[in-house]
Amino acid sequence: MRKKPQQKRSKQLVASLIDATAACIVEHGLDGATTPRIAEKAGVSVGSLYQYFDDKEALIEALMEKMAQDIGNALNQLPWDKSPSLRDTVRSTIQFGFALLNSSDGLYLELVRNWHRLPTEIVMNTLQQHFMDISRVYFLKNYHMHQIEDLHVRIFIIANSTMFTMVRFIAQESALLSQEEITDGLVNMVVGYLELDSNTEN
Amino acid sequence: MRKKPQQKRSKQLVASLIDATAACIVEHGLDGATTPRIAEKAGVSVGSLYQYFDDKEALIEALMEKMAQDIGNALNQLPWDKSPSLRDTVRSTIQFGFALLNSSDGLYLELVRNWHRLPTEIVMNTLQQHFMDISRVYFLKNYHMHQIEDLHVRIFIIANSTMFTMVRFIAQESALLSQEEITDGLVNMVVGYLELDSNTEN
Amino acid sequence: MRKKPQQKRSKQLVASLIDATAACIVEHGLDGATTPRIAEKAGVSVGSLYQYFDDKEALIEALMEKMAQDIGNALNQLPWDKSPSLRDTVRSTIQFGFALLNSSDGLYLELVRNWHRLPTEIVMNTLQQHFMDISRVYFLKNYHMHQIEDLHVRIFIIANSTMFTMVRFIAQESALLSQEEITDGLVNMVVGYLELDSNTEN
Amino acid sequence: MRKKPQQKRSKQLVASLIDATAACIVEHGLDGATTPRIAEKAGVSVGSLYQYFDDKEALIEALMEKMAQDIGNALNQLPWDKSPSLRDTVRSTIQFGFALLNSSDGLYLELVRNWHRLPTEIVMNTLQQHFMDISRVYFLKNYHMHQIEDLHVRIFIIANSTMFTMVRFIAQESALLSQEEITDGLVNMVVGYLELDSNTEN
DNA sequence: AATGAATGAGGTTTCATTCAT
DNA sequence: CATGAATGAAACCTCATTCAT
Repeated sequence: MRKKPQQKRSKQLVASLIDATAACIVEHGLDGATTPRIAEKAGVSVGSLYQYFDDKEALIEALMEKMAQDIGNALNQLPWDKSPSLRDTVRSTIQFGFALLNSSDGLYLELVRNWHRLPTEIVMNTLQQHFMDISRVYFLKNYHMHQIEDLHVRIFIIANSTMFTMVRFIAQESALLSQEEITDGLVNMVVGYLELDSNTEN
Repeated sequence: MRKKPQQKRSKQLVASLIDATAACIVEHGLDGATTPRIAEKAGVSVGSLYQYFDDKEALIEALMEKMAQDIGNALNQLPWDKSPSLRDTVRSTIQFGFALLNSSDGLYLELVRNWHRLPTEIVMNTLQQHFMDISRVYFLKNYHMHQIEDLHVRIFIIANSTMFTMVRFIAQESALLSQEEITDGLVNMVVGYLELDSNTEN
Repeated sequence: MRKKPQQKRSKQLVASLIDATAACIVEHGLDGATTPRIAEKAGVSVGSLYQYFDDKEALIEALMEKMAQDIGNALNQLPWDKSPSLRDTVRSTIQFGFALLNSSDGLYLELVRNWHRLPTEIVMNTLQQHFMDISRVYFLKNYHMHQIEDLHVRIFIIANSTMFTMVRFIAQESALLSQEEITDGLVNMVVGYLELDSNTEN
Repeated sequence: MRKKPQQKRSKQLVASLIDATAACIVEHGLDGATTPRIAEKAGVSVGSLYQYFDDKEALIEALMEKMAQDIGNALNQLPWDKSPSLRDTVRSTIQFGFALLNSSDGLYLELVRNWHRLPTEIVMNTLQQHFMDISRVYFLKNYHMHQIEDLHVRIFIIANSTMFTMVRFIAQESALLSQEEITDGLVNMVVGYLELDSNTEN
């Protein structure tokens, strides 16, 4: 960020620029989110945009950071404490994922679709860290297992598998598959995989 | 496609344009594959390109079609007939996937990364159809199950999960995960999921 | 140059773009020679400019090369062969320099003024090489000296001294000095310096 | 200048803005010395800059004036009074010039490089006046010549010749010429020229 | 007086597409 | 049919200057 916002107004502008970026992505897609459009949507001139962000890239990064925070917050709101079954936990998480992808007029959907062109490490780290944490707690509490050896591998696989499968499902629009079916399928797959004893199979 | 090439020369031209497209994507990335560059690489003028393809889009579509065919062919070369275990079959398929993604100097990797910006239905359908077929045969032969009710759901989930997990793995480059670990993990997950009795769990 | 001009028309365009650059520099100064203006003056679109030149920089470089050639040609037209005195040779060269700087509506003047922001090596090399050659010939013929030890130093000093003094004279516009006075002074200085025996003084 | 600073604080501000300008030129080059950067470096707001200077131009002018003063002062510090030989005087002056150009982290070098884009009359006048003065004194004292007719021409030529030759030497960086060689050459040329009897040659 | 957020014209560059030859 | 020169809208970004606070 080129200039640290020192006045209230500045902070608002920074926020509104990030929001405008999100809005443009929703409205015109990632490639259609051009600096002139973003500035216009935020109600300022292009120059102002560049007072607060070095780059278009920096703007996008800020959006990703905001996303990571929002997602982190939302995840923490979920009722993990009630210690439900693994199955239920996984199901709620997936449902949460679907809700997220369908929220904000498809903003998250478009962002995940363009995953590799975006600085997504921040978000991915947030997600993986979160899943690592609840997984560890879960296994400790319920199975008295202190550690699943390859937990990081499983989390990586599960996070990516579910995320992109959901995105692909939403994107394809055909009526051949229902969201319920996908959810059930993912739950089954994930639970099955997580409950595998890591020593049984090679 | 503006005109169906009916003469030998035309077909060669079309093919070489598609190849040039692939080469440009490999060399400069999807965004760097511009029409002038493609034409140059194919050794023809831009004008000629537009004689055979309405659009850049049409050109890309043709490339995707060719890819679908190539992948289909490659898949059919794999030795499904020897009826190995499910686990072995899945493992070979995933290894095949990794090989594919790493082949052609990263062409497939770049394409999968940009999945949603490309007309990928053709490829995805090919893949899903293929997996459907071998799965059906497999289950029939080995488990005497005539049909797994939700096979299409499972295939959809598995295909997307494995594909994008592999891509994400290749893309991230960190040494925290090895390709073997990912392969093993995916195999475990997929086999576990496929062997689930569809009536057991909801 | 991005594309080698293969047709007659292209070569003309390249030439006219270089000319337009010169014209813009004359009209608006080096900083005012913008790509839109150049394209417009050449009667083409900006796009065309970039078909033939990678960069604005490349365009400027082409102009400098043309200058170097023109100057080289002009220098070769001068009647060196008549073996006049050193003084006369120097005087004609300086007069030639003044003529050059005042020609083309001040193009050369503006270019020399912006010397350090331009890729002037080409031009400078041309000039220095030329002066080296005629100096060597001159001293050989007239003084039977095979080599003045520090000739390259002398040429460097003389070339820069005369060139920038002339430019500064033209630029300052005051009536306190006449071009004749400057010419005489430069001639005296240069001849005196060239005729110095390199071993006399340290 | 919009307003003459009559209070201490104002004078300090003006001075610090000028210093900041110099610092920015050193750090980012003449083109990189933007008004926001200058204001920031001076620790004030852009608005304040424009309270004390009408223009960026005015700011630069002020810098040039300060430079002229500084150079004048420095020149006056030099030990002209010890009446050494002309050769030694010239040599020290040129060495002084090199020292100046290499001082202040290259500030003077950058300014001389951009000579014609800057309001340099003030500086040039200072220099010429200075050289005129010491030359007159010198010739009077040593040669009992009351006046060299064309002294102003000689000074003009010498000042410009040496200054730009030195700058060009520093700028070119090639190892073909050493600073000593250039210094010796310039000394020889200048001394030779100054000692010329103005009536001998035409 | 001082601030610094805001401006916006204008700069360089790209690229899918057309059309005269 | 083939060519490739030409287009031009539109992208990103900069910076001297103003003006409401």
